[in-house]
Amino acid sequence: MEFTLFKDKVEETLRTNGVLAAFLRCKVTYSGRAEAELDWGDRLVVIKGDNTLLIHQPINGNPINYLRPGSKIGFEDHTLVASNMESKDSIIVEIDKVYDCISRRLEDGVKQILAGTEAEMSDYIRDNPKLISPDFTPLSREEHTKYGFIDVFGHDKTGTLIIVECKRYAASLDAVTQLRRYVEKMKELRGTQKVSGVIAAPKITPNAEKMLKDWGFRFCTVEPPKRLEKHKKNQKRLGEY
Amino acid sequence: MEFTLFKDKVEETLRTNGVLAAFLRCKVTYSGRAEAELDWGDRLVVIKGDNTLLIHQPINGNPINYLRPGSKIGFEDHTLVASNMESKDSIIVEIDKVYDCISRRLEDGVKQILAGTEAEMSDYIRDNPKLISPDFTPLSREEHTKYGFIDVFGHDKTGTLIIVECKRYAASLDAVTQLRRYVEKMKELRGTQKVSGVIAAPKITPNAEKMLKDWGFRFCTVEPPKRLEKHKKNQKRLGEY
DNA sequence: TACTACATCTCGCAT
DNA sequence: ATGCGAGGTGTAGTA
Repeated sequence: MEFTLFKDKVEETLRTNGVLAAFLRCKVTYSGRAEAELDWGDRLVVIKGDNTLLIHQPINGNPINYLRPGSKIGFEDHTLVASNMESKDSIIVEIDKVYDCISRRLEDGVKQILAGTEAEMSDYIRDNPKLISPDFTPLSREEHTKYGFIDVFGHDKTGTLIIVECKRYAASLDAVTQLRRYVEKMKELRGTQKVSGVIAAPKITPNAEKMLKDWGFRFCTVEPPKRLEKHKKNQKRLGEY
Repeated sequence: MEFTLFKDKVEETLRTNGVLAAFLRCKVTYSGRAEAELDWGDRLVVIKGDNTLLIHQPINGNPINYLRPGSKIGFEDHTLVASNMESKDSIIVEIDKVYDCISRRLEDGVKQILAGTEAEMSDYIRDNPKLISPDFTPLSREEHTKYGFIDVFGHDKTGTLIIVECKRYAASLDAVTQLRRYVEKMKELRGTQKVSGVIAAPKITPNAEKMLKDWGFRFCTVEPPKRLEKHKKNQKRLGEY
């Protein structure tokens, strides 16, 4: 494809807040939060309606280079120059060949509905407190305190405060240190030693479990709700096992 | 564009490990680690050479839906069905219209050269130990120990061990808890209390600073270096493997 | 393969 | 604006 035609398409896309996808042979230089250089090769370059810039290599899920929404995008001869004020970074795309290019205004204001998050997991625990212990009484969940964001908070029948940290996957060292921070802050705040910590997750890594025990915390096996509900059906549709 | 032509293009792309980008009006259902549904709208759908699937709305940098590399991708009537064994999730794209589509084999085996990472920051500190204290002697950096991954490790002239945790941006509570874990493990391992912790970062959040002081650690203002030129030279010196 | 920590993380929420 | 934590986080490196 002619470079001038490509340039026109890009400029029209920018004017109309459309979306453009192009296959280019190019060289990319990034500068900002870090510095990066990507030598000549074939890539998929995408400009989106909010002036997001994405540069994808032919493999891997993530863009090899990108600028956030709200970037300034323009040309300097055969070079695409883009920069973002807010994130203080910029990308230069030197263009050797334009293989192909499509551009269009896309109409889509739909938001995705998502289920099976950690928030739902803490809901689930609040509604099923026996998962933690027979006498666990939840008081709050998803609470932003000065001392941290506590997933589920409550007490048992002896009045011991209980802080529950949920993880959707294997709880790691990080999860345990996080819990510890909350427990210590709570002890400090309430002036009591009667605060106990619980990790609720489908599993826990060995190191994390050791650390958990060292600090007198407890692990509680809880499966996050709504996982893999439809996945198996879809696999069948593909005729695949 | 005719749906059958689109289908042919997708199948050819999959056969040849090419890259395909298409503008579709579609509805997307995700199932796996969570469950998600995205109602009808116009999107950019990308299939990459390693069978990565990306679905982009016209705005925002990240794909609204995706499957990791190595997915199985196929059709069932007017529906694109994709599933990934490894990550145990799947996507269904019901297709109403195909607006436009490009597909091509892209040649690109180039790796990006990146500078200004946390690893380089720890190099920088090792090479400029006075940034930490006048008598800091580094012994190792980026060391994987049983007790954690320590950015820079050394001692001062009194023999006190020093653990340095680097952050490229403002150090947060997480950074401090991480440091604390390393310091405590080191004390336990060496059977000494003479272990001191240092956060090296351009800045630190107020809460993190308070916690740092509570624990007798120290903050050290260090700007992350941007050393692309040096990195390039080093790569050359290494002779490119 | 599992575990750990970084990331040009991104994103949303609360202060 | 900043702080804080989740994320369908992804990715690299190591045991």
